[in-house]
Amino acid sequence: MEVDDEIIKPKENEEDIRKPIVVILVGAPGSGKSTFCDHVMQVSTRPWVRVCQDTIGNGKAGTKAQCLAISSISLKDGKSILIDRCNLDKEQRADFIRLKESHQVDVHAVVLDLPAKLCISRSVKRTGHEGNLQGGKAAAVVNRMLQKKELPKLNEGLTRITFCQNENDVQEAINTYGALSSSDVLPSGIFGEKKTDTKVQLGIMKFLKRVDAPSKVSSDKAIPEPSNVAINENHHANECQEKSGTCTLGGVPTLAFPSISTADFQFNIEKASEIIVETVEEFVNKIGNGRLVLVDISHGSKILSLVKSKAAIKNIDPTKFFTFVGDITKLHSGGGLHCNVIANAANWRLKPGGGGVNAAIYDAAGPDLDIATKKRAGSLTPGKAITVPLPSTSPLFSEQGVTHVIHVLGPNMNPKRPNCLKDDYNIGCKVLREAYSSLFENFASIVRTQKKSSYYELSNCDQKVRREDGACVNEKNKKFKGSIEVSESNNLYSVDGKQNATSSGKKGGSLNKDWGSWAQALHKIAMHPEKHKNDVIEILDDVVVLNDIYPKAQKHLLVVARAEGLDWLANVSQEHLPILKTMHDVGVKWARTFLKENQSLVFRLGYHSAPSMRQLHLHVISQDFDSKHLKNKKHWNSFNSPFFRDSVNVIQEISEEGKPTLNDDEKFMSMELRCNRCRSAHPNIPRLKSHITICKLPFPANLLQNDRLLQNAPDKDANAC
DNA sequence: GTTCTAGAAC
DNA sequence: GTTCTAGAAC
Repeated sequence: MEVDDEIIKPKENEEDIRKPIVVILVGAPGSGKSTFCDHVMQVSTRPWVRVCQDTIGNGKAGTKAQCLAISSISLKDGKSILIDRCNLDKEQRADFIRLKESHQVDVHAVVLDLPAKLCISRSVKRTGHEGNLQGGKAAAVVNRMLQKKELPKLNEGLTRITFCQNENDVQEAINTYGALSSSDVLPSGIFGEKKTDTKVQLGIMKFLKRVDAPSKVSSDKAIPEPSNVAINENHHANECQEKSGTCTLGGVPTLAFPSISTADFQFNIEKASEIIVETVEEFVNKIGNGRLVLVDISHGSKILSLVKSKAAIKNIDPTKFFTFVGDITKLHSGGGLHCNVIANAANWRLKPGGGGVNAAIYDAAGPDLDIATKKRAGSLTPGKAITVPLPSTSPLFSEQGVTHVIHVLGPNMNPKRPNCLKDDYNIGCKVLREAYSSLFENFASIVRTQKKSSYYELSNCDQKVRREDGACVNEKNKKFKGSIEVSESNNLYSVDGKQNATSSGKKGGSLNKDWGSWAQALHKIAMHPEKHKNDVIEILDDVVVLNDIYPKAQKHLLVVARAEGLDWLANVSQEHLPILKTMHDVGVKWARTFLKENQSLVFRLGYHSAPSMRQLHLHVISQDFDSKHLKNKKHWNSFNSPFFRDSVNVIQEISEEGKPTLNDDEKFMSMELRCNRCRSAHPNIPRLKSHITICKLPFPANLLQNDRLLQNAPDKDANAC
C-alpha cells in the first residue's frame, strides 16, 4: 500500500486538540477486526474504546443499539471508538456514521478486505470466538456475508477510508492508527488499492481512473494545500476492481468549467467559443492525465454546440476535452460524471449569491466555500483565477467528490455590471483568454501536485486493466474498445474518442439497412394489422399497438408506425413530426392505462437507434426490467444506454434540427452494466438483475427531466425519498 | 429479434 | 462442474 499516511500534527494552541474519532472496521468474520483493534489499542497513546457487538452484552452478543449507546457515551468522554462489527453494507454503517453529526467527529472506515478463503479458514479453525462463529458453519456464514458486501464510499459521510487487502496492509493501518496521539489527525480520502476477488468486467474496467482529493486536518480546518489522497469514484476510472457492483478507487482529475462571461457578462458567444477552444488546445497537453469539461445546464446550449464543433475541427482529443449538459453542482449525482475540480464564474468580490453559476456553487457548497475562499483572497481581478481547496465537510465534497473550486473572473460586457468594457472586444478577448489560461493553469497545478504525491501511479499499467491475478492485460487485446464517458444532452453518456464520429454526433447515417427475413414481422403487422388480430391490441389509422412478444419488462409495448418506407429513425424527418407525436401520445395513453392498474410502475418511451426489426416502432417499457426475456448485455444496454433515444428528445430534435441523433454505435451495446436507478455497475446480467429487483433509489436526475419518465405522482415522491 | 453452443470465466 | 458471454445462423 503506497500511501502517504503522514500524520498531521496540529500546531500548538490549535483548537480541537483531543478530538476523538470513530473508526468503523469493515470486514467479514475472520478478517481480523478484533486483532486490529487489539493491536491499535496496545500501542496507541490515544484513549480508545473498542465497541464489539459480539461481547457488548456483558461479554455476550448484544445489539447495534447497545453499540451506538456505548459509542455515544465514550465519545462524550473524549475517547475514540473502534467499531468492531462486520459493517459490510452501507445500511449497517449508516448509524455509526451519523455519530459524525451528533458528536462533531470524523468517521473513518478501515476495510479488512482480505481474501475470502483466508477469512473462511480462520473462522473455521478458530475456537472460543466471541461471537461463537467458528467451525463448519462459519464458512457458510462468511460466504453469505461476502456476497452482500458493499464497500464503503466517502459519500456515505466517511472522512477517510483505508483498504487493506493483505497482512502488510493491515499492519500498515495498525501502525497508522496506533501511532495517533490524542491530538493527531489523519489526512482524509481513500487509501489503499482495492483488488478484486471476483470476476473483473472489462467494460467496468474502462471506467476506472484516478483522482486525488485534498487533505484535511479536521472537519472544520481545511489545510491550504492539496495533497495526496485518492478519492472514491464510482463511474469514471481507468483502473480499479469491481465487486458486487460497487466500484472503487479514483477517476482522472477532471475540471468542469462553465462558459465564462457569456451569461450575465454578455460576452459574445461566437468569440468566446473561439477563445475556449484555442485555450483548451494550448493547455490540453499540459494537464497530465487530466480532463477538461465545458458544462452548461441548458439543453441546446449554443456555446456548447459552438465549442464542440470548433474542438472537432481542431481535432482536440475528445477524451481530454468534451462538453457536458448538466448542473455543475450535481455532475456526479445527476449525470454520473466525476469532476474533482469545478470552476466558478465568480464575481470580483468573491462573494456568494448574485445568481447563475456563482450562486449555485456557493449554495451547493454551503458556508465552507465562503470561509475557505475568504482565507485565500478578498477579491479577484478580471482575467485571473484562484484555487480554493474545498473542506470535506462541504456537501460538494462529500456528495459530488469536488475537492477544489477554482474561482475565475472573466471580462464584463454588461453595462449593468461592474467594470464594463463597453464592447471593447480587443481588451475583452485578451482578458477572457487570460481568464481561461489562469483557470487551466490552476487546474494543471492541482494535477501536478497530486501526481507528485499520488499513492497510485498508473505509469506501469497505463492503458491496461488489472486482472484478478494482478497481471496487466493490454486492453487492445480485448473486444471492448469504447471509452464510454459522459452525459451529453439527451443521454447519460456519450462516447468519447473516435466513437463520437459514428455515434452521438451522427445524424441519420445510412438510410438503408439490410433487414433479415426474421426482421420483417413488425412491418407485416403494420401493413396488415387485420391479419394479426391476435398480436395487436389497438389499430389506428397511423399506428398499431402490440405487446412485445419478448417483453423486457413487466410491461413492454410497441407502438408501430403504419407508414410504408418508415423503417427506422434514420428515415425520419420534419415531415414525420405528426406521426412521431401520434406515436408518443398513443404510447403515453397506454402507459397511463397501465399506471392505473399498477401504480408502482414507471414508464419510459423511446426508440432504438439501430433497431433489429424493420418498421419504426416506439418502445413503451416499464423500468422494472423484470422479465425472463432480458437475458444479455445487449438487451439491457438497448434500453439503458444512449442507444435508447427518448421519444421526447427525438421529437424535440426533429422540431429543431429536422433529424434525430442516432447513437447507433455498437460500443453502446458493450457498455458495462449499470443499474438504471443508482448507476452502480454489475459484472454480469444475473447480478444486475438481482440488484435491480431490490434497488429503490431514485432515478438519475437526467431521466427525471423533460418528462422522460412517466409515473404516478405519489410514486415520484416515493422515489425521491 | 431469438436460439444454439463453444469456450471462457468462475 | 457450472455459469455466463458472445458469435453464428435463422
